[in-house]
Amino acid sequence: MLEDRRLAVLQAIVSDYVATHEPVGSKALVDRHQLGVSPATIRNDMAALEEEGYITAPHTSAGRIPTDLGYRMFVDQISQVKPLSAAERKGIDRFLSDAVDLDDIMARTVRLLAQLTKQVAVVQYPSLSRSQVRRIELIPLNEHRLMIMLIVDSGRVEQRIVECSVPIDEVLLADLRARLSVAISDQPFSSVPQRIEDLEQSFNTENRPLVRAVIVEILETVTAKLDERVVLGGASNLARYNEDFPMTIQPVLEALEEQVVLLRLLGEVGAETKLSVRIGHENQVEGLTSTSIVTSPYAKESMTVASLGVIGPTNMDYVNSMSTVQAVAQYVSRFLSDD
Amino acid sequence: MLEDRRLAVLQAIVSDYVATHEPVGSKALVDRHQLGVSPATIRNDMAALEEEGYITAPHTSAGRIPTDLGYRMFVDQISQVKPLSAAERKGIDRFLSDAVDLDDIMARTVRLLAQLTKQVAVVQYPSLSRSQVRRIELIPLNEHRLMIMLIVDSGRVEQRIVECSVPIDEVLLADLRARLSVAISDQPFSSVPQRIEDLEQSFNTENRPLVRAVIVEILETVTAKLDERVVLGGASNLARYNEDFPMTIQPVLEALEEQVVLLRLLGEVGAETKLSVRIGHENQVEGLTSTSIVTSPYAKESMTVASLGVIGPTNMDYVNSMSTVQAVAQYVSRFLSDD
DNA sequence: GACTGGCACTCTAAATGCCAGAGTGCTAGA
DNA sequence: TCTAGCACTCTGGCATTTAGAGTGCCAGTC
Repeated sequence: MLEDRRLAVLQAIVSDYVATHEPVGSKALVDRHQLGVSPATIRNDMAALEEEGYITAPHTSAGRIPTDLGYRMFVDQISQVKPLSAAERKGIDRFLSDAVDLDDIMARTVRLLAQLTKQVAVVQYPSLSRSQVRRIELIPLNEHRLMIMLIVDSGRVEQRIVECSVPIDEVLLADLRARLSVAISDQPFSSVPQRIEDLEQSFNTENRPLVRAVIVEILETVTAKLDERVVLGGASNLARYNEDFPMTIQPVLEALEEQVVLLRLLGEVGAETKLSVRIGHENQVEGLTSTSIVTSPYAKESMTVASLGVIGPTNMDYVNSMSTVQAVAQYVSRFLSDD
Repeated sequence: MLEDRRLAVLQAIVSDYVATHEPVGSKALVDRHQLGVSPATIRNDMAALEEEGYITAPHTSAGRIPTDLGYRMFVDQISQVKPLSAAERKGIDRFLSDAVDLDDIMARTVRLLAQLTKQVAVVQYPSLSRSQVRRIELIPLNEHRLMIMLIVDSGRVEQRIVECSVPIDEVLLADLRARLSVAISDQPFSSVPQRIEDLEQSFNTENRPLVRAVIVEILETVTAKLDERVVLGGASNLARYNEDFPMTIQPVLEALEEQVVLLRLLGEVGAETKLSVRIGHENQVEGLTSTSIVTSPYAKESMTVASLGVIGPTNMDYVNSMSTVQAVAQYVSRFLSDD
């Protein structure tokens, strides 16, 4: 009973603080919520909650604000995320269905997330490491230059250019393409290295330089983690929170410009299959310790291929962010799979 | 003589203000510059300059700050941009030469600009409208789906996917590809529409739906201005100027997120062949009236293909920004042309 | 006629002191 | 176990003061 009320108090504090962004006091709490007890009682509960580390007081005579731990408790309590309204779902659907290609889907998704959550949105391109090669093309651009094109099942297209000193022989090229195609078509990226490593041997010595060059480029493309792409949107929403957040937004912006950092944020959660929330110090990335990150993986044909999510201040509206991220992830998954 | 000194005073004011970001007074001016006259004299000049609209006083007892007009005069006076140091040039060279493909060049360029100028950088992808088609490929992905791939001389690759109700016939496809190739290879984008509009007629009625679908997609790709791409970087530099710039950075961030706006900024200057500076209200884009924009076109093989530049507060370091933008544009041009 | 030194004047930014209000912790009582 | 009341603390806002920076103008000098 007592435990129950304490929890209710914590939830009330979090939701009030998230709404107003101002420390919330015992009186305001009983006014706005039906707790059925007096402010004084609440104060006792608050003292206990503070003792346990769920809330803290900026100074003696201010209200309380939740700590990272408090937020954590709050989100853990949200067992079931509230579903979006029909109108919202329809909006998402309409917005995404106009997309013409993968780039467009990604761009639209990030805008959508940013708009709906009024937060910074991040969307990772379908990961190559979890994709399959659908097709490979070798396109001669001129006598000494060749474009390798890997078409990936997720819709991504990776290109690389190879220079070669000797003029390119069309017949050789066709042969090489055919063998590469047999070797790696419809195979997962992760298996590509073994599948092509010995290919060079089956060609004449004179042709090997070209073959080797092509293979090297393919290997690079396949293994380069760097190539994992991320799109970012809604950075202006950071400025919106400037008032309550006198803390500099510069480190946050800086962190967000580092692809590597973003990938880590999205990637760490990759293994998990569910909506994930990391709060304040829970994520160790420098510069983002006072932000929270809500992410969800999305899938193509039931295979998780990458993640998307939003980043905002720890006092964000978790309920809305979580439900939106989840819904958008579902819609993107559906779109990729239909497609 | 008198005119000469006034100009010197204006230049001194601008450069001091750019350095300190604080209103500059007559005394500080004679201290920091060898003007050879007393503060009182400077005061007279300043009064005249204010009368003419080049500078203004925030309030009675502050120093003066340049107006947009003052900056304009200052910039126009810089006939010759100062060349970068050897170390800087080498840095640019090294940084760009590691690029593996066009995407990479663009990404590196934007980072470079942002780093060197400590400002927000914008780089436009080589414009399709000024490019030539180098090659076209039609790649069947499965029975009912076809990928069109336009390889552009600038290194860009545009892809579109076409769905078709009837199974795709390989022979037809090869034929179509061959004819398309003849029609548009090595032709400028702008001429593509006329060149393929009648192509449909030369096919059997039964095959026309597919042919038409392909042609429609190509036309869309070629004409869609939307497809002009822009990359942005260094947004965190905006926050750096937050102090002197208590004005909200939100509208600026918002404007910068609109591709259309960015394209307009870069595009308007497209016709010009030189370094361009637009100051404060000179650019009419809402939200950017207190920022200045330094842009330069860059070229591939002496053909202007797109623009790049930086955006910052009107009190930016024009000398540095201008020389950096110019140098980077030159290097990018060289890289694209060598390549 | 152009420049300079001096002086009175104006305005801001920072420092100070003060007060009201919000919120707490604690204690005694229901 | 909850509540009411009270003394206490701290912040934020407001008015006041003050130092300093900078100006405009005028009379005098080269």
